[in-house]
Amino acid sequence: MQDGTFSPPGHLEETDVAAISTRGDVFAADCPTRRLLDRIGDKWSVLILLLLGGGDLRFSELKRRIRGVSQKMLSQTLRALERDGLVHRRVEPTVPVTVIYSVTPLGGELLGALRLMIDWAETRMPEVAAAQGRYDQRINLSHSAPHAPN
Amino acid sequence: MQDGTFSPPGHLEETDVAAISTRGDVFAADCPTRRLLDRIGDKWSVLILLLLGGGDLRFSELKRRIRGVSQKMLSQTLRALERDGLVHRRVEPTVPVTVIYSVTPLGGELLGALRLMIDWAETRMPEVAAAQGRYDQRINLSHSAPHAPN
DNA sequence: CAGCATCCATGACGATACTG
DNA sequence: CAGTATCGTCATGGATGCTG
Repeated sequence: MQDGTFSPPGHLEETDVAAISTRGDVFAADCPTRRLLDRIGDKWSVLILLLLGGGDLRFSELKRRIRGVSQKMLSQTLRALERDGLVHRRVEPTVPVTVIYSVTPLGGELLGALRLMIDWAETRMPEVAAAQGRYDQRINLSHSAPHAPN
Repeated sequence: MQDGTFSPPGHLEETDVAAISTRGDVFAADCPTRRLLDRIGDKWSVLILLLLGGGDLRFSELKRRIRGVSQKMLSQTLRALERDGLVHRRVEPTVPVTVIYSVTPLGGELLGALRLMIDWAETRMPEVAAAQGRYDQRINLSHSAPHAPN
């Protein structure tokens, strides 16, 4: 999702990485995992999917609800999601036009998987924050007392 | 995860977005979801977690298996994962040193959630690719025949 | 209302060189 | 072996202005 245009394939170096998980080849040849992350790993995709998961919304509604998103990024991200078949765009021929965005069945599937990750984030981020605190503490200590702890 | 240093809090605009999913507030105040995505949405974190999920590995092993990663990014990403408490770093005092990376219990939890998403990617990415093809087709058609379809 | 086009700042990432 | 430091590049994404 670069600025404006779409990248056809994108570069991807060979990651050998065979037989990682309990199943067969996890990303093997062209690594679908990386492809997916390139898509939904951006700043707004998951937020939009999540929001649309709660019901269809219009462009301006989305813009209002996801405060902080520029309409450039909203538009751009929606287009990418539409292109990927995760979000459907329906144009109501009113005047001025009304555009309704909804999650496709395919997008709904992904959303289901994402929600597990999101739930984990909700419950476990405090522990992550705590771990960060401990880490930074250790770093600071080892920096302020490099040789003699006096 | 910027270049070298760590960002303390990072800017985040208020996303109102209350009561999206079936549960309570999904990202509300400081949006743990975005925090998580900022962490694992990068180019290598998930790959590393996945790889370590298959067993503990040394730095050079990781570097070998994830072909395409620079040792700067590998080191940087591992440090971020360690700081977040998702990966553990154990130093074997041999000579020269041996460093073993492993997934922590917390990281293992996340990995479980991630695998669902990864499995979805593995099985559904072909459909995403197909959707992309259809979309691009539509675009090209509407560009080459703007007014009169002859 | 629902966008697209353009400009520009930041920062993610890769390449390279050096270290305990 | 397992890193750190520095530099350059290019993409991500915000701000602004215009359109059907």
